[in-house]
Amino acid sequence: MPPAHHALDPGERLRAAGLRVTRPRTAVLSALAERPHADTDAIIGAVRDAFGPVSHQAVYDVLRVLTDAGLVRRIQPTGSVARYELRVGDNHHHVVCRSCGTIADVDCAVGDTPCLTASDDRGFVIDEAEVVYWGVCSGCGP
Amino acid sequence: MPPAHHALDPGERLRAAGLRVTRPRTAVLSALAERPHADTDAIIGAVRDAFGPVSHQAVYDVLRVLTDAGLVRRIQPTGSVARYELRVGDNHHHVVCRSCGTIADVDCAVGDTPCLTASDDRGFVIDEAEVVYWGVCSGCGP
DNA sequence: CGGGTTTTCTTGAACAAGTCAAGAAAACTT
DNA sequence: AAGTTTTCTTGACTTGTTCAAGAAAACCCG
Repeated sequence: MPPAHHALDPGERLRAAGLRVTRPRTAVLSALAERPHADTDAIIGAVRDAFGPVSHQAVYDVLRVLTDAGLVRRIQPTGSVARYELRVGDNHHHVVCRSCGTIADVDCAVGDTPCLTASDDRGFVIDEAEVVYWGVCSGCGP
Repeated sequence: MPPAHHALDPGERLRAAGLRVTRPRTAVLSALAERPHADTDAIIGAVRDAFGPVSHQAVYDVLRVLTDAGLVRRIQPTGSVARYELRVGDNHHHVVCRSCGTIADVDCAVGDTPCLTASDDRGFVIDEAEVVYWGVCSGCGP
């Protein structure tokens, strides 16, 4: 039985997507595996810890390439800088804490994309419904 | 019969919210009445056209004060700069065109806040569900 | 209506996230 | 192994937004 897609190591994943395998790319994928919802700065730090000096520009480039290839997803709740995660294609959503900014995943109750139908599509052809739940996490609340 | 709340002129609205009435503030409210979803730059331009020279800082300050007072709502779809609108408290959502960035309002099909319940709240106390529909508008599509 | 207090606006500098550009280095191709 | 393509480094730059200090305007109260 072949490994599930999410169990592929970074190198295999890159090859499967038709991308070259480079250390910065594998390092970014590994960093994201350990830190879902990490922002660019945290990713740069993690990559440097694991791998040595890398320019911030290389990480920005890698993140764009991986995002365009569909290997990572970029999210950006209002008021936050860009964050990245490995969970792609499963149509899940996020809860964000208004107090500390922590982000957690929530599965989509519906399951397919787009998971919601607008009451009036205003003439748009809609392909995705992005949902962000805002609230206060258990660590910040009473 | 008293005028509906949304029919109040900018000065009355400011006073009703306990805020001082100043020309930059009324000018920002008027600009937003004509241009829903305007970004800061467009608002600065509109205010200057209607009223004369105003510093960008004054507009940023006004927008923050009005947002904190609940007179305007700030939205920021991923990839866009901050945008503002006068429709507040009616729990509506937005459709955004991936091609030209145009934003349109869509009423919430459910009506109350939060309009969606997360499948698993992850221990958060959720007070709002923000929905952004992504697609292509009729002007950009086929 | 006028002095005093508070709040707002102007000016100008600063900041952070992200992007651009050109050359050096590494990866793939044949 | 040479050549071609893609990626990485370096460093400057842009954009949206915020900070700080003083000048000006709005409000309060007698």
